[in-house]
Amino acid sequence: MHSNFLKYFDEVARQGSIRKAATVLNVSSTSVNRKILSIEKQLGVAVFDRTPEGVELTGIGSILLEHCRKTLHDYERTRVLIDDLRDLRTGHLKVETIDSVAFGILPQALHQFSQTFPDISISVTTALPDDVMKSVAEGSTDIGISFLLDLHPDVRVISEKSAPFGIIVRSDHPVAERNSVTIDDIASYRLVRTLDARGRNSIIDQVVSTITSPLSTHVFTNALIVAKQMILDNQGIGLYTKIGFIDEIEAGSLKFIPLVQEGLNDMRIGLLVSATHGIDPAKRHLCDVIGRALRMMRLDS
Amino acid sequence: MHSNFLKYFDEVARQGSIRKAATVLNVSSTSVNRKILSIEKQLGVAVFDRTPEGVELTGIGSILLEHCRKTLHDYERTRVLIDDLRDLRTGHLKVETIDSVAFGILPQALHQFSQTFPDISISVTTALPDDVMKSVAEGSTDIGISFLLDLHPDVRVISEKSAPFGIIVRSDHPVAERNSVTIDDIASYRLVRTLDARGRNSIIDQVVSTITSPLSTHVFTNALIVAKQMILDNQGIGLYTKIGFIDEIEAGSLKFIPLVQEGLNDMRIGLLVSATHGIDPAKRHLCDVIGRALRMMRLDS
DNA sequence: TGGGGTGGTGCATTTTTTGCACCACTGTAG
DNA sequence: CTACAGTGGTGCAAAAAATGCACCACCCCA
Repeated sequence: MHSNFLKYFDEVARQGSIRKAATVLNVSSTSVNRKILSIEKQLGVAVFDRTPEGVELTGIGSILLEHCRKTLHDYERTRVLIDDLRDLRTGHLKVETIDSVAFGILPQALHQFSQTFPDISISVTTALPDDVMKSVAEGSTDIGISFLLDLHPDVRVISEKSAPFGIIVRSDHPVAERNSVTIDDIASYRLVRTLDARGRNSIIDQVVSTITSPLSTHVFTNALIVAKQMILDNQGIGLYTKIGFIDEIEAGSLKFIPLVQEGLNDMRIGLLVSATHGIDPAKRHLCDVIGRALRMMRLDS
Repeated sequence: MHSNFLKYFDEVARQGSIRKAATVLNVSSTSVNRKILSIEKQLGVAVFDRTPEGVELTGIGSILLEHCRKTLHDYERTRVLIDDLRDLRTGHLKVETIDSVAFGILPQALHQFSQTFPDISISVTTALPDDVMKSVAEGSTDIGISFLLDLHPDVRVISEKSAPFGIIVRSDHPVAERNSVTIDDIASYRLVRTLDARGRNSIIDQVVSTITSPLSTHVFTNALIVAKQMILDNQGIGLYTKIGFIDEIEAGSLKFIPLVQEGLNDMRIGLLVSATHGIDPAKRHLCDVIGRALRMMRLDS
């Protein structure tokens, strides 16, 4: 697959001698020597200084070596991944997430994943932040996506992303043109909020217990998709992170305005796995894919 | 240098057809086809699904493709760097820095640089943050390292690093065991401070103009190395970022305790170049090397 | 049903790689 | 001063790999 020059070059640099390297590599020194000469001719510059005792890297040589080692190393990793995939291609993964993430980002990530592991089925359920944390901790869920509030000791955070809260409003709303708002600024507007089925408080109340102004809530719902419709219908404004509304914001129908409020603007979303259970290749890859999708987003403005 | 499989594979994936790719690559389809078959045999798994219209990547194929593209891209970059180096290998670079950076991190970075550009001489001078900024702006210095206080419009920040201020004390000092301190906590201890030769105020006074408690200074010096000796001699405690004391802290003779003080714990150190002057390969590389060394450091605890 | 598209293959040719034997050079031990 | 054991570099011939032509089997679509 890769030219054997990579290995040759690496070994010569390691040994400081063409002949010694050739011995280690089980080939004739002629072959190694000529490969190096050929590359030097190709580059138009020496990669080794010749000394009576052998060879030593030039400055340019070490740059090239860095590239070669990086390539070899990356190939090694890729190769292992492929080998694992070849053998291990069936199974099932459970993902539990806060509902906002289930829109936009997750479908895209799952699509990418299922191209690599077409025979691994995936289940996605939405839950409240604490419940996500709990089911990951007890091992009933493979991968969790949740706010990083109270970290459970049995949970490991694979990757995290800052996701400040802000106001979600229609583009023609009076506050849509502002760069930031405070809780006080929005006190006069009606709020659309999501609560879970059992009617417990939302994450916002957990963080901001003593709110300056009482917020008047107009619509309660247990599904983000309903909240979204309500906001689009001008039934009120939302108090969320940007992540569940990416599509509408990009399309221009909704706007996100950062909120200046201690505790809500340094919120973080994390990718969670059990600290006590192992990570097989498929799980690893799903984490990679979701993590990458998370990192790609701009959630702060 | 690299096997042509990389290009073949990349192009076939791009075109979705072996024959089309072969045309683009100016080789026979036989050759391309056989290379791919050979790799698939080597990996023991298909990288393309064959359809009546051509080929399309399998999951494993896209993983391999990612590796190949990464390799090709990195090679391209390496190649450009080498070509530049071959031609342009003499010259001089001026570096101006705040004194704390001149210890530990800079020597190491310069050593690495001079291995790549052995014939480029470097001068390093230390100066106050504002002076560094000024000489970079007016072009008399190629690369500056300084606190990011008042950004000059002609200065470009190549990379930056959070460097909060804290207390530097001997390991056996009373406050050495604390996790953090406030200005008030240290008001009773004598301070060792650095001032420039002309006796102007240090950076600390610029930021914290209204200090809660007047700090009693015991030793003034214009060289950080003197301050370091004074602290080691128990003549007082220091108020600095961690960066100039890395060696002693790792050796255990000094300790760094973060300071809780608005304006001083969100200080940032930046790598500065002129926004109006060009960046040649050597300068680029020196920036890379210093920037990498900067990022490697843990300055917050 | 035929024509144009696809990937795959047997065979001959060309190109590249490899290894042996040998050269030129250097530092060192006798 | 010489002999020797290292080093990298090279001419030549054998071995191996890559390439291209001509052709096959297959599929889709007019």
